[in-house]
Amino acid sequence: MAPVPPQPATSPGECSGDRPLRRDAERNRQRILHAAADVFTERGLAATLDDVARQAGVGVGTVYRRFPDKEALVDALFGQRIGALVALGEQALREPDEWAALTWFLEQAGELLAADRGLRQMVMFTTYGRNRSGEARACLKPLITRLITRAQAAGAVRSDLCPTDIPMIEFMLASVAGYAQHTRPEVWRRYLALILDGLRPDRAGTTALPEPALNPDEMQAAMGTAHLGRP
Amino acid sequence: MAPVPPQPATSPGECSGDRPLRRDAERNRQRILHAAADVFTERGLAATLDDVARQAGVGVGTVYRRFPDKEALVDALFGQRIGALVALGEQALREPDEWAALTWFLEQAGELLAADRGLRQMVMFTTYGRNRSGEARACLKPLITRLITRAQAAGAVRSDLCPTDIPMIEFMLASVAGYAQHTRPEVWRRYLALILDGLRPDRAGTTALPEPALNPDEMQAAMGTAHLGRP
Amino acid sequence: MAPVPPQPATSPGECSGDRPLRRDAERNRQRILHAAADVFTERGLAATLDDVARQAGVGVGTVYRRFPDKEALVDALFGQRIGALVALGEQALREPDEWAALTWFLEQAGELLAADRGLRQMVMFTTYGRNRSGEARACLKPLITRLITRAQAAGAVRSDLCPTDIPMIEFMLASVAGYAQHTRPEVWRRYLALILDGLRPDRAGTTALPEPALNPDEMQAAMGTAHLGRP
Amino acid sequence: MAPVPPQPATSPGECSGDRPLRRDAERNRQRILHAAADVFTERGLAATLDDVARQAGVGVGTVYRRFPDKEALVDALFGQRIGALVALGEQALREPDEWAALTWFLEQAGELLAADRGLRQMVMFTTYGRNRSGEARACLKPLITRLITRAQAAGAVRSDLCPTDIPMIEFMLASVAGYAQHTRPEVWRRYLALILDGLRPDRAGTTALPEPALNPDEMQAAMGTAHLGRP
DNA sequence: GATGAATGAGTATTCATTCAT
DNA sequence: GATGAATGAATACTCATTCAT
Repeated sequence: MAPVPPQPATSPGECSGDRPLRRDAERNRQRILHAAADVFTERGLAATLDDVARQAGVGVGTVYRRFPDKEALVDALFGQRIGALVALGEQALREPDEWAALTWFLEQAGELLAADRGLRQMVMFTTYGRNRSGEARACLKPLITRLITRAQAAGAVRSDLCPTDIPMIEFMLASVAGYAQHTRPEVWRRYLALILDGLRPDRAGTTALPEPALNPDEMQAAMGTAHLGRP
Repeated sequence: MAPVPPQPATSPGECSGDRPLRRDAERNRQRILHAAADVFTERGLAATLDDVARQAGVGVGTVYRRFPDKEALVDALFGQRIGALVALGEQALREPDEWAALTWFLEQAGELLAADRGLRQMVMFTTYGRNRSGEARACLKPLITRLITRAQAAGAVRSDLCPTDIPMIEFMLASVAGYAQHTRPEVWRRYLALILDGLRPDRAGTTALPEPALNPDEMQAAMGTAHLGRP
Repeated sequence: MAPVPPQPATSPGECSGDRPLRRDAERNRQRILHAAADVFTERGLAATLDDVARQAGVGVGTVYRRFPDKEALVDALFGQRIGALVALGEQALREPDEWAALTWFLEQAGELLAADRGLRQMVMFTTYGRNRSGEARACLKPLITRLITRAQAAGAVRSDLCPTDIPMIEFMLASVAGYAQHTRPEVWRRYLALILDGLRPDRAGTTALPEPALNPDEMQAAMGTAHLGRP
Repeated sequence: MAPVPPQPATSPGECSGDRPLRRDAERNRQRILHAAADVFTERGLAATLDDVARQAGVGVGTVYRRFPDKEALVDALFGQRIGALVALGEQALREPDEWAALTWFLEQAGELLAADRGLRQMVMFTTYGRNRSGEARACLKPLITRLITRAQAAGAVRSDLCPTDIPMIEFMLASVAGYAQHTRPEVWRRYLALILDGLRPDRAGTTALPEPALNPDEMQAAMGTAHLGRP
């Protein structure tokens, strides 16, 4: 399967339609987004908006003109990354082997998370990230559902696996990746493998999952309430 | 197996022996620790030491007299909780069924984490928590090792599972628990079950783990470098 | 000899050239510097930056935007005053009588110190004042050297007097001026006169100085280590 | 001339008579005074009373029982040192050469100051030191007066030198000693020599001193108002 | 529109002094 | 009397956000 650029052409809304910004305004928007990606990747979400502005080569004021506040910027960034996941999902669905498709997707998403500290924090805490670009997520959900259903139909995956389990698994990998980022940045693959073994289709020794997965509404709610510390 | 109180006999120094504080000082120390547990559980580690002091009904100065800085307080709290885990581990080892012992331990530890947001943060980031009560941890490690070796000897667990995998699994559960704390606080059990299925002994469909587990030194190092965002 | 304004043309960088600040920023910078001069003159270096800000009629943040920390502000102030000394030194060199030139310079410098408690503290302690505007100092040194060499060549001053003796003498006068600031603010002139008598050229009754003067490196080092009390 | 121990048996008041403390209380008082001397010498007056107490091997409470507040402790210490000066003065008066007596005294006093950072601060600032042990000073004054009068009668010293000039000269030396304490701790001797040359009896080239010396009342007042920074 | 200057509430920490044990 | 625990006002510095230029 061909490699995929980390952030493919993910303009504001790929599914929906936003009225476009003036040419230069859009250029600034992108500069800020790139700068934010760099800065947050390196220093985490605690990085200052002044840092982002400096990296982008614009004034803070400009950042605030483009994004109402820090959370909005984080949201936008998150949306971009979800966009990348969407691309990944689409690519995965072109893989004929259903199990391989699923694992490839999980692995690619893991790599995305492992490489980006800011993204890990976005994914793991909702301090920042008010609405979390529900839009982009809306594009992603059906892809994941298809990935799973297909694999279940093929008997490649346990039948009680649900779509929302996928982001949850990514959360878990993100936590591992963050923890070992400076000591063994690849160790998250070990735990992905462990979890994949747990995803294998029902057989002797497979236990029924004691709790239902989050339904989409709960998932949405969880994303809006999880937070790290700041009130 | 009998239930266990969340924080069993966890006097100032778990394994070691400290010279006792004056009666009233010790009382205040406990008040502060309890207050910190409350406050951190509710608002996370970002809570102020002034908050802790207010909650404890003492002045900030008193907190600083007892704990040289915020990290030290967090450490002490963490030590307490590790103490609870030690007790859990000991109790687990009294269970004759090797698999049940391991799962029971993982579940209990998960409950501890699920109930305490501050603890989750302590476990997941090492920004705060300098040495992380190495002492108490030292008590815990052999217990976990025994739990695993025993289960492997009985053929109840995959043979490539390593001791450091256990805390890593807990990290993952903690991340899930945190994420869903307000929507479905128990959903972490679903992922524990999934992972447990992945821990089952080698059989058809079990994949070799692609990365070795952290060795104890790496684990130690990871604990010292993981962080959330503050520079 | 004509009187001299206390702080002559002392724009942001004395000898060097900094890119200019925005109009309003520069205005505020000056306000802060003036406020700092007032506050430090009155209450000494122990005054709070909040005090300075209040006096300047700006927020603390503004002070911190202009000067990275308290030391930097003190440095800037110190640089300004050294700038005044430079002007004094240049003026002194225009005086044909070599002895008069030297004494006039010492006296003017003494007046500067006598009038400004904050400056006395800056001069006497290096707790605050990291680099002490080495730049402006660098401008001052050759002037002092010339003043002395000239006077020595004319036989107006003892031949073992060294350039670093001049700041030391000022330190001593500053200590006197501070001590008597509220009772007899002019009494430092008495001790200047005493010292000047000691500077007179070699004659019967002049003793060889038992210790060499600090060389420039030692002077530099002394400025970096002298301190008042804070660790 | 024989050397002199730095702090000779200088119990609370040598001239006056205080009602004695209980034996053990007096012992504690001395322990505290010694500890304070050590601590202040090393870290300056900014040292904590807790530090002093720890060094003395007593609780802070005990320090406060013996000395109403930090200033009082500093005062007492200052009194002790003045006591040492008194001893020095008495010894100096036994020297038949009037000029040698004076210089020896100034040099000894300089050594005392050079060796003790805390003392320098006490002498140079009156932040701490409310009454400055007027008592012990009262003992010192006549000695200094005698030293000077004698030397003037012998024509060894300029006739306009006054008793209060002596402490002022010491202040100046203290400032130098403090400044160079880590780079050239002995350089103050250079400036003492310079000043001594200025003290030599009237001759060609001696200027009349432009300001009268402080009179004793002014001296007293200066001691009570000079201060460093804390309001 | 863009800029970056200004703002000020918020945080961890210290230390002289008081007071319960 | 001695001890050391408790107190809390004070201080330097940060950063998200607003607004004048």
